[in-house]
Amino acid sequence: MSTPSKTVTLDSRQTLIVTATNLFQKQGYYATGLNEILSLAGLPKGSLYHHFRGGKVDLAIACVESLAGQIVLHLQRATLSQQSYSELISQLVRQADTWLQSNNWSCGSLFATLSHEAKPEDLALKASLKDSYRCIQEALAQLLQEQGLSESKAADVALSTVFSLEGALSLSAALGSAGPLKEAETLLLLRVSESMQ
Amino acid sequence: MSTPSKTVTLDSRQTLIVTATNLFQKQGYYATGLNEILSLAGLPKGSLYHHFRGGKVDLAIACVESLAGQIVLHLQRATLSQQSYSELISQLVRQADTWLQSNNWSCGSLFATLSHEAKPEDLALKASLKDSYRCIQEALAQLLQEQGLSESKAADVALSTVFSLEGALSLSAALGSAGPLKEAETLLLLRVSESMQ
DNA sequence: ACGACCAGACCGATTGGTCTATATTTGTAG
DNA sequence: CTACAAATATAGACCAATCGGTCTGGTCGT
Repeated sequence: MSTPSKTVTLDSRQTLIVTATNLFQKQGYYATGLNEILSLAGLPKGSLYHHFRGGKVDLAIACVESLAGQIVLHLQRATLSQQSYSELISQLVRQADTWLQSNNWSCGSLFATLSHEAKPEDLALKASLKDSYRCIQEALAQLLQEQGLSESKAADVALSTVFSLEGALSLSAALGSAGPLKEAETLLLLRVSESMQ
Repeated sequence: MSTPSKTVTLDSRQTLIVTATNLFQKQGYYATGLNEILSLAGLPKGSLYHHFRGGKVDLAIACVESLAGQIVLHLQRATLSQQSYSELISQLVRQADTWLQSNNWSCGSLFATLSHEAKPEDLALKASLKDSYRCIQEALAQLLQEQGLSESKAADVALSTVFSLEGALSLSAALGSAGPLKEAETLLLLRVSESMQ
């Protein structure tokens, strides 16, 4: 339909991004070797360096941008469909919960992982992470403004949302319990209700 | 005084822990090679494997336990000196802020970094991280109970505190701004005031 | 002389990355 | 439609560098 019937297999560039993202989330950046990614993706090394001139770092940046794009799109759709902030948070927490559970609590946020592992000289990677966080925060702020919050309050709550969920996700994985995620939900609902009063 | 005057230099085991902790916080676990740690510590490889039979992972575990011990001690002293929760949070945020700033926003929480990089089969490391988080949460809960919160509410607020600060620290580093940390402060003050009403 | 500790040469394995060769697709002129 | 060149993409052998880790001596204090 949408694809003009090229081959049965997915675009190999996309395959690399997906498998790399999964591995990075489960083991981190440096713990994941190129060979591991390639064998899992069923592709040779030549393909990787064809699609990603800069090698591993380029691939990581593509992963970040891809994921950020998906999240922003999700938030924009939620805004358009007038989904309430509380619903959104509950939904995200639920999704994160089942995701962690079905992966034996052995995975984490791609952004957080790469942020922690990026060396000071990895400027491009750091820039793309910063940008991703900024875009996500902005999309969230938009949704909050749509619900009556002032621009500055929306920005604050959006920021709180991002770091709370990141932190809760990380801690839930480390503790092997959904506790932190659930706590983050109540924390954020309290925060937004106070901002809307 | 406390040390029975052996040599002028610090205990080499402690030196290894300190330098490794610093490097792990700045670059992560896998990005930090043993040679980097050793050359910075001014010690040969023999010393490392004398003090840490299990090699790199053992060293990382020692770093985690050492840092966790310091934090718990700090919290216990705060409890004994009847420091208020709000004061404590403000102080921690201020400390984290200056620490990040003086390191060009290029460092993160040791616990978060190792949590993200630990492979599923690194059981001992994961266990020590889990334990550290648990101990810190308990120490915080104790402080909160001392200020009138019920046991269950204290546990909840303590948990919120841990993941919020972790998340805010991570995001502040990534964005190169103290914004997330400041937001975490107001978020947590709101949370605790609601719990004490 | 005996453990505790320092010192570093050495090792196999693995890393990210390069390079050349081969398919496969695409664009275009006859 | 065919022919053929250019671009795109697959394929994997190969490489220097680095990894964590082992091993053997030596040097202390007691």
